[in-house]
Amino acid sequence: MTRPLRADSERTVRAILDAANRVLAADPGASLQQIADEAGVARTTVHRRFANREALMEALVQDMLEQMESVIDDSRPETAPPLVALHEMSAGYIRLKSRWRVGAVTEADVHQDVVERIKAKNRAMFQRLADAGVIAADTDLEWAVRAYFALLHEAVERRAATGSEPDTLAALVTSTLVGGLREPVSPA
Amino acid sequence: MTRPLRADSERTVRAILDAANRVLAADPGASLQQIADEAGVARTTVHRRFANREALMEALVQDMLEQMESVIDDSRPETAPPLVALHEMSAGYIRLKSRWRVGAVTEADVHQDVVERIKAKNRAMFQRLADAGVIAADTDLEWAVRAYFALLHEAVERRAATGSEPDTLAALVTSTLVGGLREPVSPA
DNA sequence: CGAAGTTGCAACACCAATGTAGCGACTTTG
DNA sequence: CAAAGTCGCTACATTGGTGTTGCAACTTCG
Repeated sequence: MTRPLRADSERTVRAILDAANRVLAADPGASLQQIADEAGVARTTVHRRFANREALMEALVQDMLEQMESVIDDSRPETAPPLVALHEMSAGYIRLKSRWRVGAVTEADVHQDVVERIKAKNRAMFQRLADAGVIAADTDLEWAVRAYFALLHEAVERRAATGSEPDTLAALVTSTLVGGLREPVSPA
Repeated sequence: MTRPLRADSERTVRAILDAANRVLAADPGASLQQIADEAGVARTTVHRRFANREALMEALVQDMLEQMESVIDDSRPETAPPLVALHEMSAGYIRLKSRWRVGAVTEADVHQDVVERIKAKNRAMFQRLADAGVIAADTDLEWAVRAYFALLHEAVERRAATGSEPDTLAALVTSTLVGGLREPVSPA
């Protein structure tokens, strides 16, 4: 719609979004000043790029959602064996360090389009898992997706705390989700 | 330590804490005004009872932790069969509608004592589950507890959305946690 | 009943965060 | 190289939340 940003602007915007992601994850009420500091940028520059705090938030959510979507696509959920795709997807999410919960973004937002796409893709992934017999055929897909993200979220926290490898944590999540705690953790 | 509160004061304090719990669950950055409104009380009264916002927070956390602890104790984790206790505990937590995740309160706080007790009790519960062979013997207890609360949290959200019975949701959580999605949901 | 304590209300001071504006210096782009 | 655009910085206006005080009306409790 608008013409592309100049190179330096684009760097700045990226720096701000990344900083905001980090800072707001730690404290959702953090000030724009804190975000600007983390981004190595003057506070006024943040205001130049994003009219409101709200505008920044929207852009941030949009950005995170897009990153999530590309994680999904990169895991080749349509072609790879379901369990492999699930593992790839988990590792990707964990690397993202995102503390956002897609499942929680239920509210009708400006982001409906992306959210709907992501939800559909997630649902499809679990549908494939069900079809392949990896999970029970009568699994409640809505619950499956929510449980999946809940576990992923814990895995991200654990990564921050222990510094485990994304792949290890992905295996843990997958194992817990599919087989429960009854079975010992086994690699994909 | 101090002499007991007068009857009306006690009512007020309870009203404020309950209101704060509701309001802050929806928006952690809510103002004291919003909390006062929800409690049906003047804002100045909130300040009279709690010197700071911080003091209110502390009292709130303390209160929530105590409620959690009594949920645990009510589930008779030492005497009841482990799976039954787990189910009881889950239903109790869901009823509490607590959006606080104990696992997340890692920071060294004024509440260490209660937090430590709760953590120990949770750990003990899962240890019993392991000893009874309900979950794998080599289960990482820390992970088990975190996964458990993550699923509980989702169950609470689901309750808000669908209005399911606490017992149904508890069964779902227990089943998912122990048996994973591979097996169909089965009653305790 | 009466003293002690509590509440609502109005008024006020204060501060941190937000948002705006202008200017000189620097960077990108054609 | 030059025009257009961007950034850092300083200064300022505004606002919403926080915390305080005083007083009249009401509640509790001995």
